[in-house]
Amino acid sequence: DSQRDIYGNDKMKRLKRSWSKQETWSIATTFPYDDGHRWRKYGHKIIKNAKYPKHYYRCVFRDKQGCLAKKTVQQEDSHGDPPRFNVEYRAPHTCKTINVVFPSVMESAPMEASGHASGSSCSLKLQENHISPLAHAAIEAQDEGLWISELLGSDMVATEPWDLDMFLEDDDGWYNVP
DNA sequence: CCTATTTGACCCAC
DNA sequence: GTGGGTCAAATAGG
Repeated sequence: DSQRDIYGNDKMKRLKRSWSKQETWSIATTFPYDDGHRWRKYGHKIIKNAKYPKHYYRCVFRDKQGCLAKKTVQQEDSHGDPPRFNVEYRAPHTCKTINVVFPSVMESAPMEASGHASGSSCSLKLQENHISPLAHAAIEAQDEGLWISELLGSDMVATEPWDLDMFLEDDDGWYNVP
């Protein structure tokens, strides 16, 4: 009974709710780039009719700040020499780490993955993706005539002020702006 | 030791 | 029942 608390809860239904189109967006990369957020993997799944499994990530600060941002990464079936990854984001970050750590995109680019093909088209594509997920969401939202608070539509955004001391207590200072 | 990932079980919608 | 998304115990790594 007490253990069923986890699954019987309606909290689960909130997580399982279908996301509207405006809350999700997807991009394609030639390799899993660093978008400047801290992600924690929580699962992977073999997708039907797909050659490669789908990996599920969530924001590290879900417990501490209630940041509901998630992303999934899946390598596309049609891979030549440069393998393509489809990255799908859900819900912009509400944690305080937005735009703090800037993405060093090419830093961890494995040469072995793409062999010779880590050339101009690769970096060009990645520069497109240099934009942060939140900014990307905001742009799409403005296109629709909405704003982030309307996207989430709840009190999530209204209760933004997080306690900075609490935040620094757990993470010894990767929160630093140059 | 503590934190992050792996991994099978589990849940829900169809 | 199947397929896709999530949880949490075990495991790996600093």
